[in-house]
Amino acid sequence: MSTTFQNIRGTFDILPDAYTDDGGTRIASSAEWRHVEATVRDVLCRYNFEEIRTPALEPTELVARGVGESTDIVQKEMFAFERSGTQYVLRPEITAPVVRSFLQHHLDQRGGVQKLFYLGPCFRAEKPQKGRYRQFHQFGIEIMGADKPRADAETIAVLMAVCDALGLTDLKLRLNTLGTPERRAEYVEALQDYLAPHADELSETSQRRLERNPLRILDTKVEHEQEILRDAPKLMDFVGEESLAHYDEVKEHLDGLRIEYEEDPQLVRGLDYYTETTFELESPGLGAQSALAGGGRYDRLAEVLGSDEPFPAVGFAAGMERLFLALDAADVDRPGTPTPDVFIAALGEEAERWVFRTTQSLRDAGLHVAHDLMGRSLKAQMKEANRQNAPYAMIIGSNELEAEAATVKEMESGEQQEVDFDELAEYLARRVDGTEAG
RNA sequence: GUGGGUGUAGCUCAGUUGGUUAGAGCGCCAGGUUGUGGUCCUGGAGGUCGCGGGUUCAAAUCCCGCCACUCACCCCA
Repeated sequence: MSTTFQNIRGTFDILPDAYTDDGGTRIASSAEWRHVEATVRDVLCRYNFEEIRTPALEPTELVARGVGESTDIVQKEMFAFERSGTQYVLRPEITAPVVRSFLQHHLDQRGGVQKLFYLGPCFRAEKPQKGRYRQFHQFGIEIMGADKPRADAETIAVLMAVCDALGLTDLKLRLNTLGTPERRAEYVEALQDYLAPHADELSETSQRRLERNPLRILDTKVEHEQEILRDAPKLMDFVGEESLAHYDEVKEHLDGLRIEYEEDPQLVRGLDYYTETTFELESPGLGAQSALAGGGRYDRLAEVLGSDEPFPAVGFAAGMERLFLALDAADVDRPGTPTPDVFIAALGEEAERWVFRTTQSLRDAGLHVAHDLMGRSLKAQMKEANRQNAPYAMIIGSNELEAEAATVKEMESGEQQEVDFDELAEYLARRVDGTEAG
């Protein structure tokens, strides 16, 4: 259409106003993003989590090891490149980076359990579609150093609390346990043995997974594969007693908090690092991308990343874009762009200079002030004040300069009055406070 | 990687069996008001009709190719 540049495919601009992209998806305004981010931070802080910020760029090896060589993410979705002999990757998720940072900075030495949260962009080179982008935004938590089932339950509880604070209801929580890696390995072997005779009945991808990542076959949506799986060995039968006890206690805590969930033995998360408890939060009716968040326990990740000692850990990651989809579907009210308290219109060069200085001092006094920078007509400036939804407009011309009193107009009623220059800040502050009470 | 859909103004879209100068609404700018917004009236700016080729006296419209965007499968947040 035009010859100017366009944003990279699979990314999107967040503008002052919400808009609809070419696929009909509503892209929320920057004010809505700020509101959601603020709500997320607020709830997480109330649950006593502390923020951690790590770079978008990480060593490729960290992601390969942390997320797992067999995963789709590492196999085909990394934005990775080499520069001067160093292998870089734009992080596809933030758990491995957080654990890296935790180990690098010996955060365990701060004492006790570390409850961390993050919020930021991630990158995956997938084919974009509704609710799925190449640059997307995740927030999440990691509880480092706690192996008690209460940590699992708190992870889920804080996730639900964030959704609740945002106004999301009708969510579905699915829960499962994967047991220990050792027992899981036994199970994988049994599953392979069971499936091997059926290999030629399986789809191409499932055949490939049979070798590399057999657990993922459990997710299949192919009907005859599901039939084959019906008589397959069950993961639950391989999960050890300790794991089952842990799982039971997690459920007990959730019951105690009145958090509803649905057990789903088929729930196998796509990332290699999960052990024991796993869960996924869904917003039904969102279509293809209904998963808002996923998480679970990953007690072995620290060691996979080179730690000499184990750090039991549990956390979740949630997708901001998915959250917005759910908010749209639920028609939840969100704030609009902040509007100026007052628009100051100037008539003539002398007034412009006075307005420019006064704007500054009113802003110093804490007011949100707008003014004209184009030298436009009074009519145009009033129109601008109206467009910006300023509750008050102030008019400064030669009359006002001479009288040393401003004409202040209340936009809604259209009423005007004169206010002495030295009382302006106080007058406006008082009026604005009154209107903002609601 | 595999399928489907869509490309006309800033936005939403119309454009007849191909027909000469490509339109509407909204938005934007200006005037009606030599110092006053929202409503109303008038005017204006803004388009390589995604790109390239072909058919034709004539293409936004028909044909071919390409590109972009998008939805879905897979998988994930």
